[in-house]
Amino acid sequence: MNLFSDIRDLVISALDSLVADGTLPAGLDFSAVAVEPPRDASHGDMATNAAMVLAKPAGLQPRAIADALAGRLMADPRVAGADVAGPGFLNLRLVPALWQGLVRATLAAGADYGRSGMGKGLRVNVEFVSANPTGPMHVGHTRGAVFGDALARLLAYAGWDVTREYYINDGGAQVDVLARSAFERYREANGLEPEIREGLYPGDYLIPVGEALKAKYGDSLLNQPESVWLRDVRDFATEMMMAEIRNDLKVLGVEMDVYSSEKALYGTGEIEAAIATLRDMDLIYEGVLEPPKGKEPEDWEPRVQTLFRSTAHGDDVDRPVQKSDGSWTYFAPDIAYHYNKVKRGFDQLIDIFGADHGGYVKRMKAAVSALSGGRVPLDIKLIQLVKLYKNGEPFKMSKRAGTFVTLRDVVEQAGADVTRFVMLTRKNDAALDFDFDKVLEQSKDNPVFYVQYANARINSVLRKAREAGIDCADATLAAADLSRLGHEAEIAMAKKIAEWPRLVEIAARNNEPHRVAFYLYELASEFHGLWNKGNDDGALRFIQDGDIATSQAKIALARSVSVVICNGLAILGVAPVEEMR
RNA sequence: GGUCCCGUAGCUCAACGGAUAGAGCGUCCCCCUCCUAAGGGGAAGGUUGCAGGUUCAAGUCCUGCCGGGAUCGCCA
Repeated sequence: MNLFSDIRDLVISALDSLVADGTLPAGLDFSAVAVEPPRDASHGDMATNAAMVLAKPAGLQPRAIADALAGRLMADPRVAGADVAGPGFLNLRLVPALWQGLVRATLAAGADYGRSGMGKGLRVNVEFVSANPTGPMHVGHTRGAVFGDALARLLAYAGWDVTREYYINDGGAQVDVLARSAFERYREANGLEPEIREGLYPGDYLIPVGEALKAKYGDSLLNQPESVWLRDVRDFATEMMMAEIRNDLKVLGVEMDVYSSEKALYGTGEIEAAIATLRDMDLIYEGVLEPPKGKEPEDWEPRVQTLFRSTAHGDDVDRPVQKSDGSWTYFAPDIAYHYNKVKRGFDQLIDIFGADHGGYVKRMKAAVSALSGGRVPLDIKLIQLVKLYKNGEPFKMSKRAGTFVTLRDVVEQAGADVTRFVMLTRKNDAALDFDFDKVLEQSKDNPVFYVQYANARINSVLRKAREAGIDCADATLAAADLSRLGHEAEIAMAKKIAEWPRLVEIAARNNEPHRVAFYLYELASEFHGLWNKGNDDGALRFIQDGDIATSQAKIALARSVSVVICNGLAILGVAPVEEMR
């Protein structure tokens, strides 16, 4: 049930009838006609821009269209008033029964209230995290993981067929470095002094890997040359790191559908095939790149490289796919991997990158555009940095000083639910401050608490009501006499609830799950306000002594707020609480 | 220098191209014999970095500047 789309349908059919009787010319495009909540409540319940949008193409004054439209809309029993205002807005007032009915519908739909079919079952692949398997996940990865997972949940709720995917970067030089670093820890486990040379990973987290290597190989690798052990140690260490990462994701409440391996692309011919496909399109050539303008590197030398003509698909310069020794650059397997996703039949691709990979966006889009013939859109969301604070003081991360903050650290201190919610209280492309003390604060400037507190209050009402012998089952509440919800503040609450399905669609259309978090804050604010009005006006208290029917109507309203909070939190991957402790 | 992101109240940030740009914090004033005051109401606070353009309508889209960040051929 989406009241806004219902009323938009009504507006469109009214416009159709105006076309039918010749008031409006035929052939108008109604796609820009919108029905939305007005900024100011005094403007009514819903507003439509129809008259302004259609004035020019129809060759009529906005006023004339609005007046005619108002006449048609007034004939509908749901519409109580239709006034032209401002430059041509048509402000609609709707009958109270509509909002009361919405409460009933919310309770009846429960977890499905707000679910949308706008995705039409299209298959979308959301690739996120994709952290290198060379160490534990840190705070930056955490934000990307939370964002990607929430986006996946949002899109699924809005009717897409979603696949969550992790691309394991296990094919490049960095996993060789991992192997050499782990080998030193293996020597350490055998009682030798490790030599953590410059360029190796110094972290303690490799000590258990060294011990596990010893358990498997004893001392048999100690005096062997790298050529003998590199491959095995690399695979072993990578597997252990991935196990760690999978566990970190689990702790955070993130589950992937597919793990794809870069390494697995090598030797299968997939990379060669992808490049060959591009070559057939005349998008691969041998050439020399111009040096970057203005900032020429010291060691710049013109050299012939194998280049992808990404400029043919919107990039600024062509990009190399092969190193001078003939091996692939990191870009080549990425092309093959995205080609693989296209060939698996996805209708849309979404990549979630750290903001430091922003320079990679155009070439990746160019590759997907070329390899899918422009059929598959790729949206890339960049995740900005997380700045850590403790007591308002910046908390510097440093591997050397041992203050490297991992995902595990954050979740252990703040909890998965708080971490997830806070990570979604900023747009993805804005930097995020994460203060270990503030996120646990129980006050209204902490949005997690504020929303949870609203839900706890609602459940408190339900407990009290049940103690008083009032039946609070959803089915009973939905059958209550909701016409008793007549107060302005109660109707305002219902209107906020009515915005939820619309909000889901807006958030999904823009791939912006943070909108859900902000909406929940607004919803909670409306509820806290209503709660406090009960202090001033006893008629607004949810439980009315001696009047079960009225109590049930008011409790139905409160319960429907809780339904929406729970549905919203589910999209964020946060568990609602029923009682504050 | 090229590219991308950001610039909105003193601070931290919202606003699918819609009306008088909204919240929280901070400042000031109010509200608990009553379901959790862990909350609520009100006041003050703005040339949405600057200048043009498109549009019935621009914080939002386009162009050019200014400021901050990221990034820039064999690292992923």
